[in-house]
Amino acid sequence: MSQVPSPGARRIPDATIRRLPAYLRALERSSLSRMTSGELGQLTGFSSEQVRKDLAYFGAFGTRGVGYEVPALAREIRRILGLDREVLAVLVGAGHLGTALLRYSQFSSQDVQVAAAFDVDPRVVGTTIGRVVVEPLEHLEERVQELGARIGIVAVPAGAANAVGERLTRAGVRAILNFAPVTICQACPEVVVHNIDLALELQALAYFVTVTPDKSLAVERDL
Amino acid sequence: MSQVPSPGARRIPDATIRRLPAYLRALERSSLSRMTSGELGQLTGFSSEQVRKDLAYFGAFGTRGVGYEVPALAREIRRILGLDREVLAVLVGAGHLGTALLRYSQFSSQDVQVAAAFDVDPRVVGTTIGRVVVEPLEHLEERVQELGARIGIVAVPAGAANAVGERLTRAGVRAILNFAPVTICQACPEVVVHNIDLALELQALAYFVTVTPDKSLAVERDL
DNA sequence: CAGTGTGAAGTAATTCACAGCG
DNA sequence: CGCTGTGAATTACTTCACACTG
Repeated sequence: MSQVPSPGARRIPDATIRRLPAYLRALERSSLSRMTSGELGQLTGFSSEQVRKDLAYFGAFGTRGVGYEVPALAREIRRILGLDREVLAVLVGAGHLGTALLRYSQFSSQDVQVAAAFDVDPRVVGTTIGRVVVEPLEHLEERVQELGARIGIVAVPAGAANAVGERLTRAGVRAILNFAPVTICQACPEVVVHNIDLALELQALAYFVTVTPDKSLAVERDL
Repeated sequence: MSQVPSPGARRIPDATIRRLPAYLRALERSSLSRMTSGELGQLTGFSSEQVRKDLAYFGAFGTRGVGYEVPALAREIRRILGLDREVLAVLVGAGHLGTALLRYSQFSSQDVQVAAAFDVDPRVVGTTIGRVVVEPLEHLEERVQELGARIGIVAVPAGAANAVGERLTRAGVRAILNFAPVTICQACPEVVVHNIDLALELQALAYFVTVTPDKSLAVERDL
């Protein structure tokens, strides 16, 4: 549903792309020099076949009978995800959630750097949160272009989210992580939007606590 | 993958459950008294057939040729999700992220109430964040049982997350929303774990900004 | 006759099963 | 021999197409 079925290159399942960062993290944390698909699956919660199939979409990185070289595979995954180049993001909305994201060191890693933050509130503009100084919202377009930022993070109230999404898109952002509880950029086919909707997530969990009164085999699921 | 294939009741796709809260929100926000599946789909970003099929798993709530009664359908969905009863959650970890979640009013709605919060840091224990007073971590089991809380929210550092997850599970929680960047409760089949991993989400977006240099039709996707 | 409800068809993702290779 | 890589089988999910009904 996501990529053009361009001839030549096989289309990569979306689900595969979402698992790659988990594999990468497990590899980076490991002190082993080699790992089998079974071990990598164990660490990430996926089956060994799943791991092998995901990786096989991009090439043959393993050694039969042995497994995968940890540093080499990590490098490959970083390349596949585009993390071998610098990837810059900007965050809009330095409220409670935006502030928490900026302070969460894991979030702005060396892989994807949150390089600027914006807010409308003059009381937070100018303050330093994490590694960035909050700038006024008017600077958004100028700074996105200046930085060459390709990812936008929307952490503004619902009413402002769509306008912010469209401004980010027009400024050149190609992907948006949206925390606002509304659909944004419905009319922007050139940008990929992933939504993280915390309230919806909680409500979905309510279903599982009511519907699972017996010992039915419950399951771990991501995102 | 989620429910026991119990005879009689058709198994509900997991994807359906995750869309129901979005439908519910759209219905609750609307001032219309009736809505068609097309309108509801427009508001939530899904197709009309998808909406109809999702709802049809649980019964025939619409009127042919007309659509759905908004308040009645909202009530049905709330019942399906188990939101017609009080659903209580507890949050563990009142750091930056936990604090942001507690202050985010949408997160603790009348539907799912975050009724208690815990932390190890004596400096935050006793402070009021949002509507709750932060309690010492030792109170966790006692308070979960006392409240009858069935959902746990894990917002502690990676190193502490698995232990917290297991304590929540042993205390009686049936579902966990995990924000820690680690796999938790692998050995707890009786609890449903949903993971929200902010860093992985950003890394996955990196793929879409590199792989979409042409005007391939990009797509909005949830969670 | 407009829009629901639903089998059937189609598509996507996962799991199986095993050949192939180091 | 063990583990990878991969077609084939299976399962899950979505879209189509249309009968049905208020």
